[in-house]
Amino acid sequence: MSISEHIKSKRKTYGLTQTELAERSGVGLRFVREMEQGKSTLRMDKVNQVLALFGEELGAVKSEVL
Amino acid sequence: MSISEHIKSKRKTYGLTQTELAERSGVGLRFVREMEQGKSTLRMDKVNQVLALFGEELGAVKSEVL
DNA sequence: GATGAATATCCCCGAAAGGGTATAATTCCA
DNA sequence: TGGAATTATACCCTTTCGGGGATATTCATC
Repeated sequence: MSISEHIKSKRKTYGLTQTELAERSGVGLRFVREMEQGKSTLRMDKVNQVLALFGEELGAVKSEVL
Repeated sequence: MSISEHIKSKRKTYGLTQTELAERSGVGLRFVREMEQGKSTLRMDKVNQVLALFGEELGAVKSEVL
């Protein structure tokens, strides 16, 4: 699962809207949207701010081989 | 292990210099340096370009609890 | 279909990332 | 201990990320 899908899924699990997620993580609403839409040029610190809400962070994982 | 440490470690394992790693991954030399020094505001796509050399990519992982 | 909430798309702009290059500082062998 | 290779720091410049706000568009519920 991609990061964008993962975050979207986590957000729904916690019953949050994009606006709420943005507020709680301290990033902009537009950022949350671009992130969930799979933008690849996001800044790591911002993504980490969001992931921190779920007790997670960015790390290196083995590439998915389809 | 942080991403910066991880990449530095991987690079050494493969016997590459920062310059070689930059050339092979298609990012700038300065980027490689900032990355290995733990800069937190890096762009995900660039980091992924480097990780791809090692068959890895960025993903969400549980936060390290010290 | 109507109403309202949630999400997506577009604009402008300041701040900063990343590239290149040049120059220190460091490391590492011979 | 000297010198080459590697790594770190500093500067300028272009690109673009990310914020905010305004405007669609989609979605759910009645």
